[in-house]
Parts: sequence; C-alpha cells; structure tokens
Amino acid sequence: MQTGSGDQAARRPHTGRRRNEAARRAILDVVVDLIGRDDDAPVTIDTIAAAAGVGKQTIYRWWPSKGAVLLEAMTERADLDIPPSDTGTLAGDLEAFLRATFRLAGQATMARLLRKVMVEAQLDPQMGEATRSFLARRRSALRGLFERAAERGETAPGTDPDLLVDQAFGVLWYRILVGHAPLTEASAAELAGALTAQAVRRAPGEPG
Amino acid sequence: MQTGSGDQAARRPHTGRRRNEAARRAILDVVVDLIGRDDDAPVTIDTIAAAAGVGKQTIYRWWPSKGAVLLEAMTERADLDIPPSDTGTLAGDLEAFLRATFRLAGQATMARLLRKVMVEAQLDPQMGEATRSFLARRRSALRGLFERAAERGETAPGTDPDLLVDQAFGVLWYRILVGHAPLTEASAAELAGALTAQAVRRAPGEPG
DNA sequence: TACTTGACGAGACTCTTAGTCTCGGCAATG
DNA sequence: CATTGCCGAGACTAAGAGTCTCGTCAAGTA
Repeated sequence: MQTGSGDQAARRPHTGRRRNEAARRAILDVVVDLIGRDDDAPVTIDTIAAAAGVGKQTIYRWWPSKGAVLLEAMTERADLDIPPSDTGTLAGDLEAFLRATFRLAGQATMARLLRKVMVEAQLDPQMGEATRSFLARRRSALRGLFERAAERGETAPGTDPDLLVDQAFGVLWYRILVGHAPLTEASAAELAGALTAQAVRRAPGEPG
Repeated sequence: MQTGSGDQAARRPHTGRRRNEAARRAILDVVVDLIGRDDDAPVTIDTIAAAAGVGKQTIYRWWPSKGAVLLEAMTERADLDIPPSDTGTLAGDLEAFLRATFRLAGQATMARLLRKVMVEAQLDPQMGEATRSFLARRRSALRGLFERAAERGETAPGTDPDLLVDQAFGVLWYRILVGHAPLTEASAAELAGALTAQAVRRAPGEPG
C-alpha cells in the first residue's frame, strides 16, 4: 500500500531520515480507534492526523488516499484473525472458516471499517482495484476449501466453487452493508451447513 | 420520498402554483441518463439541475438529499421490471425471479445506480433507512416464493428462508459492488438451482 | 380583473472535507 | 558537518452538498 519515495530504494542507497515506524502504527491504530467510538465522530484525515499526533503530509507521503489507510488497517486485522482451516472434511473446514470470518466481521468496529472501505472502493477506482485485490485473496482462501474437498471426492461433479464462495461472502457483505440482520457465529454455522449440503448433493433431476 | 409542503395539503386546501410534474420526470430521467453515460461524468446536484433545466431548489423542495433522488429513480425501475412469478414450483419461481432481477441489475446503468445508492445509504442514516426499506420489500418478495413452496410441502422442514434470501441478494450485491464477476442470466439460473437444492434437501446427518 | 400563495429558474453563499504546498526543524548517512 | 529526506504544523485549493434569496410565474380566490 505504501507509495511515496519507497521505490527510490531500488535505484540508490537510502540517505536521509528514515520512516517513523511509530507514526505508522499510531495512524493505523488511531483509525481503528476513531471508527470504534460510539459517538459518530467523523473519521477525516484531519482528525486522524490530529489524534495520531502527526502531520497530514506524513499520511499522504505513505498512502495515496484516506481509503488506502482504512484498507490497510482492515487488511492487517483480517490477515491476522482468520486462520486457515484444515479439519479433513468440507463441513468442518467451512464451518471453521465462516465462524472465524463472521466473528471478526461481526464486531461493530470491524463492520464499520468494512463499510467505509467498501464506500471508498466505489468512489475511487484506485481504491476499487486495491479492495478487489484484497477480496480476491479472501475468496481464494475460501475456494481452496471447496477445491480440496473436490480432490477428496467429497463434492458432486458440476459443483461451482465460485458461486459457493460468492454466496458466502455475499451474505456477509449484504448483511454488513444493509444491516437488517446481524452476523452471528450461529448464522455462520448454519450457512456452512447449507453450502456443504449444496456442494455435496444436487437438486433432484439435475445431472451429476 | 417527497417532503416539502406536501403534508400541508392535509391541513387546508392547496393554493398557489402546483408542482411541475414535467420537472419531476426530467430530474429522474436525467439522473439515469447521466449515470448511464460512458464518460464518467460526475453526477452532482449541479449537473442534474443543469441537465434537467431546473433550479437546485426545485430538487431540494421535493427530495431531502441527492441520494433520495437516486433511490427514487432506482425504485421506479425495480418495481417496474421485476414481475411477480408464480409457476407452481419453487424451481420455476426462483429461476424466473432471479433471472429478471439479475437481468435488470446486470445492465451497466442500473448497476452503477445501485452502487451509488448503496454508497449514499452508508453515508447518510436517513438514506440508510430508506434504502433498507426498499430492500426489505425486495427480500419479502423473494421470501414469499420460499414460503409458498413450504406451504406446498416442497421444502424440507428446518429450511431458513431468510438465509436463502440473503444468499441470493448477497451474490447480487457482492458482485455489483466488487465487480469481479458479471451478473448474467446464466448465473441467475445456476443460483436458482443451487438454492432450490438447498431448500429441498438437507445435508446428510442433519436433522429434518 | 386584482390579489394571494407557493412553485419556479437562477445563482450567490456556507460548510465540510480530501488532497497539495510550504515552512522550519530534525535525524541518518557519508 | 553537509546533504538528504522525513517530520509536525498549518495555510491553501478544489469539489460538492445543501441553504438562502430574488424576481417571476401560474393556480386558485374574491
């Protein structure tokens, strides 16, 4: 996500003052902290910079836009809190994966962060690309579970892993963005069961 | 969606000049037209007013926000182009419903309109409520198909219609917002088959 | 016909916020 | 100890949503 003069390191040895790592951490942490607050305090570049004790230019030196900061804060946590699952069965893998995913995304702070990132992704094409890339990694992780199950011969032939993946993340994002129903671990487990059933069997009369 | 002095009509007979219906239509049509253009012309209140040959105040007299105009333009078309389906079977109803829905939402202009509405819904709580209310109507229409099937005894006991509905609309919105895969009628049909399979049977070992 | 009411187009105005630019200062390298 | 480049601070620009006001126009009422 970093831009700025980072690529000059390839051309010649670095001189001058180095990046302040404490400032980087403060910025990312403050973003999550501000978003997590109950008062709907506006999360603007100015409030982030002020709360992090940092100049605005320090933010723009390392990130191309406000959305990019939000995305990195989000990515950091998502990559952390969702461990790969390998229980040996599709049902087990799927339930573990979706439980962890829904647990994280169901937290109020994380949900708000996800919403903001998705908004920025719609507003700025560069952010759209970056977000798409992050989400592609998440989809790939989930698709892996179905593909392993297919290799084991667990799933019916003709099963479309991409559709199954979109059904899972679709429920997640739809609920986060619309807010008509909560993301609970119970619903994650129920969804896991439904998708397992879908992958393992076919509708009556359908080939395969 | 209208506000302004509309509620005064209840208190006393209307006097003075009436609302210009041609202006209303021009505004809603111009919104769709501007959004549909290939050049990513910004769809701002000023450009809408100018293109519709209307003063900004005329917009704000009848809609509370820009998002509300977008939402009404979207609602108008959605309520129109998705007929209720009643083929007698869940598979048939579901496929007809999802085909019509994906066909409409898959059009470039409509997809962009949906994206913008969803963004506004995230940015403004009042818009969030209005959007939620529209989406609730759409969910209710789809849920009706599953409930009718349940009355016919077509679905397995323990089937959760709300989860099925969220899977369907989840795929739609997820694909629209992320843009990694198109909304085709073929995928609508495939999804309809998958959800039918899910509702009709249960995973092995699960009760019901 | 004359009066009243409220919508109309036009456009100036305020406010918020993202992002840029410039400053004097400071830390790492050589 | 000179150069380089990051630092915090804050002024500045630009875009866009929403408000306010003005003179005008149309639909009823007397």
